[in-house]
Amino acid sequence: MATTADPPRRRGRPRAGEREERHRRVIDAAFAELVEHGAERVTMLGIAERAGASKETLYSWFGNRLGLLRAMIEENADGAAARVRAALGDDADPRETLVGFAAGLLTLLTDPRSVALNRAAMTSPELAETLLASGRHRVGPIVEEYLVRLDADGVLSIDDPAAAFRLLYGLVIQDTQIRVLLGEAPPGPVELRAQAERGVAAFFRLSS
Amino acid sequence: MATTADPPRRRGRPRAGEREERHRRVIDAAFAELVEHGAERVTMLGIAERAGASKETLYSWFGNRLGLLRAMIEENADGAAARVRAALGDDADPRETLVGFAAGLLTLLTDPRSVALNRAAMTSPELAETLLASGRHRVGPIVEEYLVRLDADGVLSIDDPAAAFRLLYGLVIQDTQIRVLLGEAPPGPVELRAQAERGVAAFFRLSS
DNA sequence: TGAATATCGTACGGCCAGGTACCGTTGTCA
DNA sequence: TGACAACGGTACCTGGCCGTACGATATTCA
Repeated sequence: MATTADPPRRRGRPRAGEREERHRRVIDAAFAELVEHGAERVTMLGIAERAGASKETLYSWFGNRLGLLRAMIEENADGAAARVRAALGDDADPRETLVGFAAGLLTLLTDPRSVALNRAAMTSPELAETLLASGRHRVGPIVEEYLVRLDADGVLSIDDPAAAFRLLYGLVIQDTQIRVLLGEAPPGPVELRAQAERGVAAFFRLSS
Repeated sequence: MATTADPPRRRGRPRAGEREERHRRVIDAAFAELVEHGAERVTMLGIAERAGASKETLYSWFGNRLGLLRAMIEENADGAAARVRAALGDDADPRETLVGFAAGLLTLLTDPRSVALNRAAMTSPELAETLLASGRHRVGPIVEEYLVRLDADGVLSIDDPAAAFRLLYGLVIQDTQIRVLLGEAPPGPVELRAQAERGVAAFFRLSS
């Protein structure tokens, strides 16, 4: 049931740099438990056993359950922000760039980890705040900045960058995120790509 | 703390027709608890006390916790479907009709009761299934049928009614539902109306 | 008026998870 | 090699809620 073959459970003082790896093992185990059982049924003991760690270690590292979940959110958000930045970084054809971003966004929002975290956040104001702060409120500005650049370059006509981002989101995501959050199967890669292309095409038609 | 002034807690055999009223009292109390405390912290005892009923009555009526939550979902869905049907029923100007529907949808999806129910459904596959079946899967066809009528009348050009509904949803709702689910304040009536009008306008531009 | 009925109130069992404490063990570093 | 640091394992306490049982009570109906 463990994610990888059981490594020997180590004890004693860790080697330098080993701590980060053990940290990651715990986070990974926590994600696995979260995706499998849902936030409500995730238990500290379950995570500890899956990670080959002890409960007390988890508490010493993360303080409490909320701290662990927060760490998971930030871990996830870091990756997401990096990917968004990368997708919008290259100076290829704007349309293609946006489609790539849109497909990435769809992938992200239907990814089991993100889905599980979003579900968890819905049941806890503290988690929701963390999720908004470290996720949405960080990714939004990156995209808006890119849209402003497209406006400056005359590619698109953007009045309100924030509104434009929300429009793009609506056109690309539609009700997909909600449906997946409610348990429907996420779109496959082909449908996902098509949805991204349709959304971006409509966005261009509306923003010219 | 009770929603209304405490009525005398009645006992004994109920008068004919009184049962429905008591039923509604319990459902209302359950909604109040759900909105206040969130699904995770809703307790059967809390609901019972708020409704001026006993726990055993709740269990005898709804079987268990899940049954009560399911009853709440269906109660909410009934009202929603009726409102959607009404909004799309009159044969006024299609654009105005759609704006009315869009505003109603926004209102519905940001209504505290719906929000709380959606949050609850995210933590329980059984509830999610009930929510999709009695809500989304019932409202969708009504709207699609209306869109088909607009296509037949030559008002719009609709190829795929289901896709058209999802597009309309995306244009009107954008990320509003997710944001509210995550705890942000819902848009006020003015912003809500504007959002509905913008969404429908874009929908017309894209579907002509 | 008497019987049946629906409900209240309360108490109880069972379960399970969060968080804490303690000790033994293992590895590292000087 | 010895002290020290970090961790695993276990046991424990606490609290809360679900679901059930049972007697008491009030109300309707015949």
